[in-house]
Amino acid sequence: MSSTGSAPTRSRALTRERLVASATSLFAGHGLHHVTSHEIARGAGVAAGTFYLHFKDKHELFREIVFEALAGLKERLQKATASATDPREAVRRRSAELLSFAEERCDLVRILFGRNREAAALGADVLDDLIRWLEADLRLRAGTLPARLEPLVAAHALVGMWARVLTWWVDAPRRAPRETVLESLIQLQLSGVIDGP
Amino acid sequence: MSSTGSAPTRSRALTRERLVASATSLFAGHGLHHVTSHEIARGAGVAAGTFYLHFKDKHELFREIVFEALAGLKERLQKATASATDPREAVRRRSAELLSFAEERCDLVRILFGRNREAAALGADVLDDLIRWLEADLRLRAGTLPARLEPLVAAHALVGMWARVLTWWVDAPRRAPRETVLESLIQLQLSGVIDGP
Amino acid sequence: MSSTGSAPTRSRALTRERLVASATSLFAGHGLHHVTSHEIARGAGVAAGTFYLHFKDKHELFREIVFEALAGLKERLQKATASATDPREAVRRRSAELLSFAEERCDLVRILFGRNREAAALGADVLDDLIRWLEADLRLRAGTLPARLEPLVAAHALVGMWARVLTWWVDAPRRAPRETVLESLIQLQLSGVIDGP
Amino acid sequence: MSSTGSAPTRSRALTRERLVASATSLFAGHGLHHVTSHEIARGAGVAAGTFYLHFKDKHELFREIVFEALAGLKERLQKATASATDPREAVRRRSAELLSFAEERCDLVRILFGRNREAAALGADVLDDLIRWLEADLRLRAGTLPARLEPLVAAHALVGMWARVLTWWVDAPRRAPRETVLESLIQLQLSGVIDGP
DNA sequence: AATGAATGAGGGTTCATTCAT
DNA sequence: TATGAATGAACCCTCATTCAT
Repeated sequence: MSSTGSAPTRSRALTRERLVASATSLFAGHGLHHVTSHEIARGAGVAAGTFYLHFKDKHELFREIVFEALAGLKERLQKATASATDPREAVRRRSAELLSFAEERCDLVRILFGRNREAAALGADVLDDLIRWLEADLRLRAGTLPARLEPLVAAHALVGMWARVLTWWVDAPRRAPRETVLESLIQLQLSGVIDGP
Repeated sequence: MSSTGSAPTRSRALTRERLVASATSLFAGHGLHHVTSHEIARGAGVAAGTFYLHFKDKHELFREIVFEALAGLKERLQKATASATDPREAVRRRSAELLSFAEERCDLVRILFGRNREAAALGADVLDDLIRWLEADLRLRAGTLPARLEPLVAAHALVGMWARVLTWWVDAPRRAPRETVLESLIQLQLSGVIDGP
Repeated sequence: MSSTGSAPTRSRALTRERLVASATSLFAGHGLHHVTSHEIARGAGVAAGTFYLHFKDKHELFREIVFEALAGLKERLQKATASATDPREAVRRRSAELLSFAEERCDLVRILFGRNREAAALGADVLDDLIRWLEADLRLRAGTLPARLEPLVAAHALVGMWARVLTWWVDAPRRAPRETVLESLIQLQLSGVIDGP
Repeated sequence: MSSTGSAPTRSRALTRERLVASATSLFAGHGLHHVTSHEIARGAGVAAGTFYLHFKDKHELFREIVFEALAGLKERLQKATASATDPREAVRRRSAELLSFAEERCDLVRILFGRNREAAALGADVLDDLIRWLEADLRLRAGTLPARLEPLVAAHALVGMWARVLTWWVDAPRRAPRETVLESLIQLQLSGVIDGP
């Protein structure tokens, strides 16, 4: 991104990226409203006023980070499940992809789902986007869903489940090995909490 | 409660209750940090300074509301599932109880699980309590759990699922009839998202 | 004082004395403006409102303590020096009396002269009273004063000297034995800081 | 001072100086705790928040003023007495320097020694510094001190004397001509309050 | 484009004082 | 007379945002 365009354009883009990176790290650590625009600027190595040359305000930047993170996650999930014809296989791949995302971007997990989930304070809940995508996916495979399972409710439930488990896991990955978390997530989705028919 | 003790004691307790009620409603609507101690006092019909005769600060009151709500919810769930011997029956009753709680106390649902879930900002995550209770319950029925389902992960997943579904539902109960939500929740817990063995 | 009058009068006087005692101790320890009327009341074992049944406000009580302390000190000094015909003897007795006062009432020393000498904030400086008394005393012995020593200046200087030395001494009496302090005070007054004529 | 560096640096230093000047004047007139940070800012012609860009809080600024004033006074006294070999001459020069200081900086006299001498509320007594310097000076001339005069006590006594006399004098310089005050101060230090051997 | 000093509204909190009981 | 809950003005301090350089 910062490698195209004229020199001033490149420099501007670079500053912007630094601000985004600084903000992402700070938001993940302390939550939207415990982070000041001065701190973000300092973290990016620029002056306080520079922040406002790139973003209207703190919330706009937060929004941008959240929506970009969501779009990235959605794309990863899409790619991971695209080629799965068997619904069970889709569940497995989706779960694995979620854990990979968590391993690679624990900062984004914290921002999207975490503790101080102020992400939700951006008007309509930001997760709605992810949920609607999942709902659509579930409806596509409607024939494979249990009879009394409403896809919209299921989508909310699954995203809630993911959010909670990922947040908990990135908070202290040592608490459980990836394999355990993955198997449990899959198990829950494939057969619920009760063993046997 | 406020009907015992001397006149000033009664009056004091009454004011406290008014403050708690005012705060509960405001927190549910706008979240911890968008509510000021002045607003809480005004909502309770008392002067700003009165707030501090009853609570050290806004956070202490928030904590109190959250922990009391959690304790109440836990007790309801406990009672609802205590006499269920069949694990499937326990799941059904628990789910029904959750929806009843949501119908009766949508304000508490919003505070505990909702949008601006700043409840989490109170040091350790407040839901841990609920999760540990659920984990213990699941371990009691360990024999009935699927083999590869770790109870701790399951507890987090279920609470996450509840949180998300209840928040969504209380936000606009018309979106889905209680029956639909209940059946979907039960279905998910009993057999996951895939139909058939 | 509290032993005369009818029962309710006695009780009222007792409460008043308790408030004075509590305030004296607190003022000595923390200074006028770091002590609240609630603290004084609590220290006296009465309710907050009771304070205002006995004193118009915190400052009035402070004033009362200060002026009573000053009057007491003046009286002690007067008595101690009354019978001294030799001016040197008067200096010696006065100094000794000051140290006795400090030993007995370090709380009053702190209030009158000490650290947070807010005593001074009561309109005209409260020490003026003491100073004028000393000035008068010096003028009486005018014949014995050095020629170029203006009694008014001398009175200020001596009271300043006492204030500082007593404050320092009561703050940590172990720093110097009474004898040393006394001799030094006397020496200074009798012959200044230079040895010999 | 404010004439070097870049434009913003100059401006910053200027604002700081204005705040210090405003605060010095206000503290001298009303005492630390009757002056608000808003008043200081207003007096400096800046907005309330600006105060906190330059000082952590009111007390830090007060400290700074007090310690700078003390350092300045100490240096003046040092310089004034450095070349005096005769101890009597040292006393004379020191006293004259004190009165000059009072004439030039009555605001600082009021802050350091005056009415609302809250300077003392800054942890250890601020005058300790001055006293220790004087004590050291007295010990250097130990041979010239009266036998029974402990230097530490003398240092406290002299500083107390200065404090009181200067405060009184700057409060209304008309009460006594400089010459009278100076002669009295010198007389007291050279031969005490009693005439003759 | 970048700087960083300045702004000022707004929230948190204290506490002297009042007043119904 | 005593109580203690309540009042509300006043202060401290932060921080999102602006703007002259």
